[in-house]
Amino acid sequence: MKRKVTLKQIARELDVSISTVSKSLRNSPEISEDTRQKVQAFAKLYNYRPNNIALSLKNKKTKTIGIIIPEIVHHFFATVISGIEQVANKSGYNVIVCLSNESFDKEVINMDMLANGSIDGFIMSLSKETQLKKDFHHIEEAINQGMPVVMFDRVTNEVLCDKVIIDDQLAAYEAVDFFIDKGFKKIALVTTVDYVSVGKLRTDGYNNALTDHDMPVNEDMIVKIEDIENCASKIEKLLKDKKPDAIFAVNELFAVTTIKLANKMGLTVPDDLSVIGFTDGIISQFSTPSISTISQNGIKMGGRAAKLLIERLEMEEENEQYTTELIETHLVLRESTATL
Amino acid sequence: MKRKVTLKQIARELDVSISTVSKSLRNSPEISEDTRQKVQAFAKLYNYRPNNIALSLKNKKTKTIGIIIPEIVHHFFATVISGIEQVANKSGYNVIVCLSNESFDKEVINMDMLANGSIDGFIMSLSKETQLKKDFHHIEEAINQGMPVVMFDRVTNEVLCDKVIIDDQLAAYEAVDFFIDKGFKKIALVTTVDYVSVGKLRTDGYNNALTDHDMPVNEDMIVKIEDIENCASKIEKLLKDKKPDAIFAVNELFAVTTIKLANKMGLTVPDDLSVIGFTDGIISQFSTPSISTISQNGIKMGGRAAKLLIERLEMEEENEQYTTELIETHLVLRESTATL
DNA sequence: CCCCTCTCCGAAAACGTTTGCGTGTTGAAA
DNA sequence: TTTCAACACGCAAACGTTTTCGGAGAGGGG
Repeated sequence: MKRKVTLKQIARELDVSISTVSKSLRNSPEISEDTRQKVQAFAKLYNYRPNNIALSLKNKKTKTIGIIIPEIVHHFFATVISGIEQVANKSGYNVIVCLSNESFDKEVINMDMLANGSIDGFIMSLSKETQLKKDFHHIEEAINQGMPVVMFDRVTNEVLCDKVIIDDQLAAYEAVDFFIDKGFKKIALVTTVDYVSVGKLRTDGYNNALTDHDMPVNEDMIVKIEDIENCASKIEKLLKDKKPDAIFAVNELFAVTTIKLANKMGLTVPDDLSVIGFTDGIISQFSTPSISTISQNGIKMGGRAAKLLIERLEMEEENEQYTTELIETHLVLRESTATL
Repeated sequence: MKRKVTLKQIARELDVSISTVSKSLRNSPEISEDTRQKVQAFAKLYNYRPNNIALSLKNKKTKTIGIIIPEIVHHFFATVISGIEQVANKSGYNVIVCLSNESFDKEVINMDMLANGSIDGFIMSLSKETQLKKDFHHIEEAINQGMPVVMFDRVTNEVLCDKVIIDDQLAAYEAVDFFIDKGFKKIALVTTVDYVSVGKLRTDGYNNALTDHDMPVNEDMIVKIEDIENCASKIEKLLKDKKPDAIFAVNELFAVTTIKLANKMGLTVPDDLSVIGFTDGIISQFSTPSISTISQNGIKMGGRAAKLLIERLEMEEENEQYTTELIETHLVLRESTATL
């Protein structure tokens, strides 16, 4: 086993100083052609690579981005990571991924671990618990110490930083507007509890669309789900009691669950019930019927977030101006909506 | 913006030496109670945290694990990462994720980037291209330089290192055996091209199961898919020409695609055709009908891989003995298989 | 012969830690 | 009063880089 070779070893071997070796490898004109060749040949032979950690320490830059997300087994978050990784890699950055598992404490711990020099900046999406507690001191702290943060998807207004989001409210509005336009009358909503920021916004969009078209907003047509495991009864109740002809669900899982329950009750989608979901993931594409959905491009979202972060990292002077980028969404029509 | 505080700054502020500060914070008995208290109070006030990079350089340990996988948007890989992250975190390790996108070159580049001090060891799954080229020099090199590697799922016999896999062949065998046991006669296989190691093994399992039960292995009953985008015609041809009553697909995507195509041809699953897939992911769970599948627990797989790696990292003496762990699989029966 | 200018290279600091060892001060024992 | 241990602290090296500065030696012009 040949251990990694260092400048010092090369220097000793070739009987020159460390600085000479370093300069030779970086093609400094200070060094004679002769020495340079010799050093470079030797370095190549022994496959010398500068030690990243030493460079990080010296340059006070790690060329690494920390990502903190609630879950990685969600297709959407996976696509975001993929997007981040793509543009980060192009600029020579690596990504280090931490999962909060929707827990506030783990989010704090993870940020603490990474904030002490391991990374140059954060890209993150808030955990549910953090959104519930509205405690963002760990994020403020990071920013205060000069570590840039870019938030995406699940963001908060209480922290000043770059953000990448979709217009959740508008997207939901458009979905409901589509239903109304097609003549659906009893449009129900399956959404999250209100403290989940994106859920709340999508709920608002639903409400606004109805209101704008002078349709009543009936709380009985709205199901707010806290826990996906135990939501069946609520949704079944909605389907039985209210007999909606259209349902807007604020995520894939709610959409597919609703469809499965409807099937079990003898309803067929889309004949008896049309469904539009949110997030164009695996489920929407491959379930039967395939599900109409609001597509939010995670790759693009991650890419933009990475771009924002890297730009800020490589800026000369500090910029107190923060931007919020909107990623466009669009309605993808599939089999779960009746054409009427 | 208050920058991160260092030992040096505390030392200057308190008019003591750096070593005194360091020792105070680590509760060295060398330091008087008085000074210790003073330093610790000050450190707490200014929220001192040791710089990870400096520690890494000094200790020659980064407490970071590098993960290299072909894709992150595959549910299976996402679960593996999740599993790795869980046990890594428990031992104080972080994970840094790189995607090869099934490209040999990117796999090499990523390993190169990380191997120069950024991480303590690798956990990886081979890219398709790497498996095709059978070029593993980059992995050998890492191992030779004393950087432990643990491979999972897509592994190769040509590299000596710890591995975590499932018994692909046995699992496939059991699926086909199940079909045979239930009385199916025309059992087809939808698989990958042979250079994908797991695909090959599962194909072998299919063949063996048939042979062991004295059933003919008919090449016409086997479809090998190179590219998921353009596989429709092949599968349709199989369904039309051979009219199989059961199909074993070596992954989720093949299974769901087959079912969709069957539906389009007027066949209903499971009445006309039973299907068993591989990998218990989102698709299998949520598609309609839900798909019977061989479940391979990605969380557990990642956890074991992390455990193996960390154990090796924290071993005193080097151990040339490598282990290959088998993760058990089991057949999950759902709606896509007829009970007969 | 002297001085100046190149050319080429090495010493050292810096990044932030930890730690073995040396040293000065105190107090007590002899 | 001398001696010695114990205590409390600082120095410096080490991890692997990069880079500034200074210096030695050679060569040329006056």
